[in-house]
Amino acid sequence: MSLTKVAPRSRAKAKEGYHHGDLETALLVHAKKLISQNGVENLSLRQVAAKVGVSPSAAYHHFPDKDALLRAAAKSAFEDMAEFQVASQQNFKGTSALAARKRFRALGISYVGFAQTNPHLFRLSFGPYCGGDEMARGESRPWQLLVASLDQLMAAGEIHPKIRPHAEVLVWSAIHGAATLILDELLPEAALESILDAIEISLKSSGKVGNK
Amino acid sequence: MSLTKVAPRSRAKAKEGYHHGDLETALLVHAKKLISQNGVENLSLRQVAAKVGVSPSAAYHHFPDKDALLRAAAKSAFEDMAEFQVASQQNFKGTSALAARKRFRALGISYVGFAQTNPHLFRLSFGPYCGGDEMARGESRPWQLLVASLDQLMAAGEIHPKIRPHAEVLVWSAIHGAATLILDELLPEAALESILDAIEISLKSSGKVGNK
DNA sequence: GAGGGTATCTGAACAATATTCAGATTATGG
DNA sequence: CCATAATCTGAATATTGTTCAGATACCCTC
Repeated sequence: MSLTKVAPRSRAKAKEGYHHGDLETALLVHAKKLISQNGVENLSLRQVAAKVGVSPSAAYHHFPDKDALLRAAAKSAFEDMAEFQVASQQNFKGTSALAARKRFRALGISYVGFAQTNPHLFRLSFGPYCGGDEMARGESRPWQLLVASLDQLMAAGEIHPKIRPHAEVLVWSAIHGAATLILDELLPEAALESILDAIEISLKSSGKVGNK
Repeated sequence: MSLTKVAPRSRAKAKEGYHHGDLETALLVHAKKLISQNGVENLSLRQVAAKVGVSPSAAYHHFPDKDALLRAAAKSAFEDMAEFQVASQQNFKGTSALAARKRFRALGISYVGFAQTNPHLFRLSFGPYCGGDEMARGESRPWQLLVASLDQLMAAGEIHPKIRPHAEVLVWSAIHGAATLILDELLPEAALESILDAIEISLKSSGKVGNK
């Protein structure tokens, strides 16, 4: 299932011959490539097989059906986003509160940036083909990145202790919602900055509001 | 395009005979019914036509292609959600700050509640078949409901004037993100309450946080 | 290093699908 | 009342997911 899996006999690069070498990852790579161009709803197994240069039925020796391939592609795309996010944070180092806040914002901006750069892959990662159990909360890279960033923000005194336990869900919800609504053209791209501001405010405040 | 469109010769109820009477809405209704059962990705035009009791090609006299039917269904489902939300607010009347806040929370809870009750329809409303221009921000019912609720909250003194302009995008993003992440089982259902609390805090505070 | 077993790939087949089109049927307007 | 337009049918086509028998290459054992 791993993308870096080594083919038997280490022939991962053999593109000629009856046996492909590493069809599983080749199918995944080309599936993602085609999806990022045309969207999941317009992807066919036969297209992927043709791109890889293999018979349509060959795929069934590596994935039980099309849905399994799509689920694997969704999981892979999810990790692509994590890489994209990691790269965006390299520019802001240090332990100061300002650096922590800049990294935090970069994390959110890169989340939405990935969605805008690869809309079809972003939509693939969530929705019907979302891994569910496998990439459950706590296990996924994006979630770990978020936890780490919030820990740094907390250490820098930018989060009120009382709401720290609820910080992850709030931030992820707001950023994810912004990303999808911007993709659907229901919100303008500029909305992201307002949302990030509001999140920072909410994180810093005490966590109690008027009587219910 | 309207759901309540009256058929020519007012024969909307005629189910017998060569002509159907109001095929367009019948297709929409049954499409939504099938989608809510099996999801968009498992819907076929022929299924819908069969349910309605009509030939597959008949649909092409009312929708240019399958995508057009799905887009119309998405738009219709979006308005279904608005109805669901309106119903949820009937229990909390009055102009007090407490009533306004209860209505506000009911609006968010019903948004997520609709997503959980009709996951397939909720996913249909957004994503690839989202109306885009037609149901652009400002025009859609859910957006209008949100604006109205925030106006009431503002009048009750529960929103700081400085962040009132950014309130809609923040709230919609956070609630929409929560709904989709809960659907994907990436967040627990209980996260919604934390998010609503955090939103209320953010709305009431002044809108400025430490130096950048 | 030779041979058998196994994993992998092909090619043909099948049912279901979206879409088109000629023709049949009904409604509508003059 | 009749002609024209709107609506529906039925058949046809190309593409799809999936299965399966058979061909091919790899790997392990002897």
